[in-house]
Amino acid sequence: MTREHTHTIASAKGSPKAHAGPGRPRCYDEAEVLDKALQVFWRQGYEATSVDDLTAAMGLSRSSFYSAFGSKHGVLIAVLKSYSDAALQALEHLAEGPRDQAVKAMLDALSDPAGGPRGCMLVNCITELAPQHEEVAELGRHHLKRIEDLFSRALSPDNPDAARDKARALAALAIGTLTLRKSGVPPESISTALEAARTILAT
Amino acid sequence: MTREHTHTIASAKGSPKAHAGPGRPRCYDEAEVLDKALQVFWRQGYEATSVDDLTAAMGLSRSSFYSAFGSKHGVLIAVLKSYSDAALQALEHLAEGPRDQAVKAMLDALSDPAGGPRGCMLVNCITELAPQHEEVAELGRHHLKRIEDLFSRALSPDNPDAARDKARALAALAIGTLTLRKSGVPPESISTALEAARTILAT
DNA sequence: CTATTTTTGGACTGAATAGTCCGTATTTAT
DNA sequence: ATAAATACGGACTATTCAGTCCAAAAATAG
Repeated sequence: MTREHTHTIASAKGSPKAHAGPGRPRCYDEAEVLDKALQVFWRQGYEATSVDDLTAAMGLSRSSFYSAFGSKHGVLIAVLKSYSDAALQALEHLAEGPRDQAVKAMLDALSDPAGGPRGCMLVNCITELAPQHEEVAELGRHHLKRIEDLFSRALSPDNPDAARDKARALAALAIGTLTLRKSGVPPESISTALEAARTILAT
Repeated sequence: MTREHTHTIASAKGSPKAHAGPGRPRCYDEAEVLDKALQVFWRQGYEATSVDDLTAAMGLSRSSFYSAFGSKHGVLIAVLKSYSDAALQALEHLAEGPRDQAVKAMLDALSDPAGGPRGCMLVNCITELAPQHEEVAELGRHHLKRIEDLFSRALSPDNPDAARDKARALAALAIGTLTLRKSGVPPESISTALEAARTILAT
């Protein structure tokens, strides 16, 4: 038994910012390098991205990379968590407005995400990885449930359960538009269709 | 100039069954091995599948594989074309029934495809590859357009263009359910939501 | 300053990758 | 039978892959 996986332990115990004792502090910003990693995964997908791609984009050496995230899979999970948090927070903000506007704003945000033609990072990863990586599936499930809840409450604030089916359909609708977009359907065609469906569905 | 890419030329000229002159005939069925390749790609995704995985599943030696399909990308395209043809043909058949039933049957078939939790092979490939592989994007665009047309004509047989937006929304809806399914949402939750949306959308 | 702890660069490893090549077997045409 | 053409098995190559390791640098605590 030499030394095995010391880094995974280090990165596993929550916030790596907990730093009191002696030792050299890391010379990079965690959120910043995670965003760089996100961009690469988002553009190329998980399997098509090599650790070299990641370290180059993040500006980290291999040892820093493995020390902080443990594995390629580890950095993906970290990226997905931060991405999901940010996306849900933005959606929650949009959901606060008056009913119709809230639904419209949420649909627009979901169907035309910050990633542009790259779609939604989480949906991409669900499609590519969920059947084989339970952790990704779990993250995706939670993310989608939250979106569904937001739609439910926007549609029917006093009795969200009554709008469950419609909310789920709206979520599916928005997610489906991402595939249209990726295959090259022009964005304006998508928004008119989305708007038509919304006026019918969000009664 | 030694010998370069003789195989791609061979496979490029349409049906490789055109075989008149001398020479040993291939000892495998093309449709059969393509289906084996489909299963592997469908389960694992494109990048996660190695040529060894493919040849093992297809029962071909490396040289037969490259002689027939030219590259990993080549066999993917062949698989996608045959998959798209078969799926569209099945959908066309479903679209022939009376309006409401046709829409319902098509939605059900799209949202619960033969692949089960693996979703739709074409949608998977669009998500994973379309932004980087124009040929896959083109195939996906065509496939989705055909689906949209089928919905349009089912909704409004005499003036399909009038139902364009609704048709596109229905297609997006069905495709979106695949992501829900992949992340683990139970199928019955999906079908009730789909049914609710259909009764509202397919007036 | 000294001791201690941590980060960092970069070399290294063994396995896996996509694709090539060649000798041989197998079939058809003459 | 013989020649021409194709399919096949499997070894081979050069590259890339994810992950490991170590020595040196850097920063803090006392």
